[in-house]
Amino acid sequence: MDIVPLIDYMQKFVELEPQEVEIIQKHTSLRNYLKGQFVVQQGDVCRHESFVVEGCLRTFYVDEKGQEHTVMFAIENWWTADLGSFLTQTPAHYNVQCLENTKVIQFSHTNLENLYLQVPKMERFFRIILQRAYVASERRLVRSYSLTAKERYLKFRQDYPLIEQRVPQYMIASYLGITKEFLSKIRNQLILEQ
Amino acid sequence: MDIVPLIDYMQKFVELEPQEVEIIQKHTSLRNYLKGQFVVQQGDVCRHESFVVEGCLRTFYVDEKGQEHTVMFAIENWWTADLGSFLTQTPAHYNVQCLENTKVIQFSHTNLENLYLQVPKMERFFRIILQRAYVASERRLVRSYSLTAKERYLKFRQDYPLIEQRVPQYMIASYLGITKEFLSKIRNQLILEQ
DNA sequence: AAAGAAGGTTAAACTAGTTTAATCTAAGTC
DNA sequence: GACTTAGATTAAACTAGTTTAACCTTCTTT
Repeated sequence: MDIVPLIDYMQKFVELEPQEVEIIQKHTSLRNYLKGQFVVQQGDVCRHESFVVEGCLRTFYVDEKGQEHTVMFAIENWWTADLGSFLTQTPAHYNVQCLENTKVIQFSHTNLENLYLQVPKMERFFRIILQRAYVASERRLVRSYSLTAKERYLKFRQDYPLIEQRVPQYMIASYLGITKEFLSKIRNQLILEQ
Repeated sequence: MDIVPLIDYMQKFVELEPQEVEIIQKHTSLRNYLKGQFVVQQGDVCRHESFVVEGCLRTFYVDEKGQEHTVMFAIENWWTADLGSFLTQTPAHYNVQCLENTKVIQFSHTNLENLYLQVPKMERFFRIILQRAYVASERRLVRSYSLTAKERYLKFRQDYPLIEQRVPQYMIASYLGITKEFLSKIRNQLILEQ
């Protein structure tokens, strides 16, 4: 059974009966992507919500001036999608690209809506997941206003040491809302300080 | 029945049976606050999630340097709380203060957990509400990085014309992540442009 | 009507972070 | 082993937004 990592993850939040696990399995699909491939492309409708089994992805947005803004990273046991696009099945604002070869478990929109009806516990599960996601997003917003770039970088390193190792610096810079040149300067300062 | 505004709002997302409405009523309480009063104070545990029936509130955070950062505003038909604090029943990072005399419908933490068990539709309801809140929060974050202060201000005016009328400018400035002086400058520019 | 509060404006000096552009490094690939 | 390509660094000139400080406006209170 290939959805074991997802079920293990879900069991942390809700208790699932064997028959529920079976229904969940019928409503998901597995997919492998190569490094560089896109799970979602800006302008297309986001067809799936993906649970990362293995690999690393980046969600980013290219603005009118052509600048890239990294919205989030996702590694093992994280969820990724352009949620706004997925929920309303309208064109995506964001791109989701694999930074490594990546294995995901996916829910299509109709399958997920169906699953909510057949396994009401899924409502509870996603309610809990979304609460956490919302709180995290709000905290990040507050930090973006109340901390300097250097403080945000230190916080990022502390919160996501595993991600820092796996992604290029210019993506971290755009996640922090600064240029790669300025991140480079900050890093240099930090080395000199010690 | 005093929870009519809440029920009307909920019916937009889920269909409620009369007996469910009754259970919901038993798990909520009504409360009136005067202008200036605090619904949540930084450092205290946030005991309630509040649905605004009438009035206007601001969620803000005072950082170590003593600076205020406005996290959100809430008016009629919005929800407010320090959700992170409410969910984990740990000290709040934020203050929620009434900017006008305000009437809310509140769920305590235990009542809400109870209600989830008695009326499973509540899970669905909050799942949907949280999806929207998360998407909105993510969009605001992207804007904070990709737009200039002036662009953010114009967007705010466009998105929340009702709020703009009701709250002082220095709070809008801190919501936009800029100083009141700079907002004043932007407003002056906008007048000159026309 | 005088006196505070609370909010808003203006302007000069300043700084955190950007822009531009050149150089460096390392890894793949022909 | 030379040649792209992708990423990282450095530094000088610049700018969006901050800081400080003084002043203005309006409403509330007495």
